[in-house]
Amino acid sequence: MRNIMNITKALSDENRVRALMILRHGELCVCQLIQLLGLAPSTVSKHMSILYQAGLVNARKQGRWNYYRLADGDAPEYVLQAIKWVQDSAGKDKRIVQDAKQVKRVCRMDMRELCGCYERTKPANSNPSA
Amino acid sequence: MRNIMNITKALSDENRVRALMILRHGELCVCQLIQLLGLAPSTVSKHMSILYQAGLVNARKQGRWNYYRLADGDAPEYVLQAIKWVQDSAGKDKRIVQDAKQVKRVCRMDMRELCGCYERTKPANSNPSA
DNA sequence: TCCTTACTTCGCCATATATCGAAGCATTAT
DNA sequence: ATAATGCTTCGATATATGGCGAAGTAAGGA
Repeated sequence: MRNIMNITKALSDENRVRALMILRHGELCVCQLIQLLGLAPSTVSKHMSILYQAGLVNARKQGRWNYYRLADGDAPEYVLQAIKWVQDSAGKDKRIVQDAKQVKRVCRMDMRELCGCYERTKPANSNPSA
Repeated sequence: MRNIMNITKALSDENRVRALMILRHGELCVCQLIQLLGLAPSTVSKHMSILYQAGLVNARKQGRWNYYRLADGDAPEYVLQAIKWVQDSAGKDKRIVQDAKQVKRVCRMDMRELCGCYERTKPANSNPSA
């Protein structure tokens, strides 16, 4: 029951459903998902963590980047069926289709340009003028 | 999207999943669901309303009783698939199986016995001793 | 070594949700 | 007609959730 509820709770937020459908198009790193969802990094991170806990996505760390992708074929049947249901039910939704277009655009973008979402308020004065 | 989110939100509560699975065994009135779920009448009413809004159950009013049942075969495909997924995924869960046994017991109960859940704090003194 | 980068975790806030009891609304029983 | 019954709606409350920014962490680059 826990497993099933993890899935239904994960799918009960629209942005998480969007994220899941975005990942149909292939593996993406978090900064790409941030761009696509239009949410704060911390928010996206939380969402992906919830999808991961539910088993709906797999994660892979490579260097500085965390990549997420849809659960593979070796995931439990109820996970695969859940993904299939979302795909069949929401796949043609306006928002989802719109996201799909954006995925292609984002995948063409340079990583340096993409990850501007992490511009940090610098320590301001770690030695103002020596 | 709205339709899909209504379903995932409806299924994101464990008691609503229980209610849905309980209704596999046939049409039940609200007072029977109250017994089975062990929740306050108002709470059960709210849950059933949410399942109804999502299209997962149908409702029928007969006399004083409101009967709920699983959505029929003429419901949209995404609704039927959602129910099928819950059935396949949670059907063998301990809690769900336990509920299933209780359904049989409750169906054998007399309605008068059953609906004791509505014992009302009487107006107390609507003409104390005349 | 120290900074930058990509991401996560933490702390906070606003909103949403689950729950209950009281009150309201039909319908049936007396 | 009046009361009781089955259920829903309302109002209140406690908890859960989604969101953000700040701070923390781990890896790479200067």
